[in-house]
Amino acid sequence: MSKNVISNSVIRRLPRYYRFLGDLESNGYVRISSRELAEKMGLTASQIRQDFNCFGEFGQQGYGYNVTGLKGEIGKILGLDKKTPMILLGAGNLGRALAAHIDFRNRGFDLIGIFDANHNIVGSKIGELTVMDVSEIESFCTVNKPIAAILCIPREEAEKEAEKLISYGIRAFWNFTHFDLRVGHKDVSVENVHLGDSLTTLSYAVNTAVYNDSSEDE
Amino acid sequence: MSKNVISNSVIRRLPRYYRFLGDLESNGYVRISSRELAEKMGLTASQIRQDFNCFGEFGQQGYGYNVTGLKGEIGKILGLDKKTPMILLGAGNLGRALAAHIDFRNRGFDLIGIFDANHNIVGSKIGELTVMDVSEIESFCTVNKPIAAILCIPREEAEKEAEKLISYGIRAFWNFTHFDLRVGHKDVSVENVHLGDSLTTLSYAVNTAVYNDSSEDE
DNA sequence: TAGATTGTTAATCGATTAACAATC
DNA sequence: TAGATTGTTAATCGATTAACAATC
Repeated sequence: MSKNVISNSVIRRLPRYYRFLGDLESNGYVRISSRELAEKMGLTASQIRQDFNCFGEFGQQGYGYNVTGLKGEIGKILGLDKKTPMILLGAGNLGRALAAHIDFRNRGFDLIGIFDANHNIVGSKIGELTVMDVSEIESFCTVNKPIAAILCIPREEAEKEAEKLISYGIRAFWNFTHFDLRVGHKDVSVENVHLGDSLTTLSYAVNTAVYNDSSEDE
Repeated sequence: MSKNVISNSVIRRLPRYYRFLGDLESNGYVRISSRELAEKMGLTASQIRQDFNCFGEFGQQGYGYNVTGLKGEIGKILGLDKKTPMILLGAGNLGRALAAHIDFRNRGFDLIGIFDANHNIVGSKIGELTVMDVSEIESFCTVNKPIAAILCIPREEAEKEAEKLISYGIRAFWNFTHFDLRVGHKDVSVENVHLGDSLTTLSYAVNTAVYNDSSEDE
């Protein structure tokens, strides 16, 4: 299976496919055609078939796609059958909300440790986890070997902290700092989330749009 | 000023320009060339000049761009000189985190009301605001005329609630529901944020990447 | 078999990059 | 004036859409 390099545009659509296929599944759909899925998602059937064909042949002529089967294939492509161990740095408002709100295990991760520098927070419980002091990170990583980290720490500390974490073995960052994290290391992945930028885009839309495009996000 | 329709790709880059220009300003930069800015942002100078020229001529040949001036222009384009009144629905973990964490006034909004259905939460304080009961939304809107709403409510309620809010005058949604909100109304803007999709993308990267692209998000 | 729908190739469209004359 | 850098046009690249033969 799989053509060599998958474009970013395709990759960004995969989680959305996965989400829609899960919904279809819960609604009792057994099969779906690219045309029908396109309608539901606001895409074209061509695009959907092109996207899937980056990875293999998941459909059947004259029939379409098996919903559960396709969902499984896309899940595998996304690595959702793995549970990459992940830690959270920064248990402030946002960090706590993410820890409580995100379904890590269905996104390919397992949250195994939470750290904060604030002594008022250290020791408190978030779900099943107890917040640890930042000074414990290194030994924790040595023992538990987390591969991914969520950064919910102040902007100023982000870059320095990221470098440290890389030296402890972290290979993926989900970065909520107001800072575009760019790591030199070729084998380290970064997903920068800029909630502020997202809201700013909405400001543009609300101040401009008379005709708002009904199309999907980016 | 301004060519007719601005492409989505350009619009999504504007908040990032604004952010970088703010940083440059705080670091004492007075002028910057497209080449230098491109280097800092990981773009090409051509693209930057093309982007800006969608809106007008902000630079000066042989000199470059005045940092403060350019930041001001982009801020105006983004509507950051306005303070669109905004309400928040759902004061759970995520809602509270956003209320506390986001600098609304520097993003073109003003958070003026928070609502929840949970009686244990209603009446509690978040920053300067007291959480109100959802039943009060309509009268609140009649009096205070908010234009935008953040949705941090359960997925099932999102679509129904959005329709109601539109009838109360809401024209923009920042949607954190696990649901692609699509409203029929042409003059209503929606910014769907899917934190789960973002994390899923990181799962793909971490399970695939040996060579991770050092390029910027999307 | 006939109808449906895929996988895939070719055509189109849009976005990015390169180049350069204009001009500060 | 000479050097720098813009604004803008032209060239390239990539992504989306259309079309259709293959086949279930």
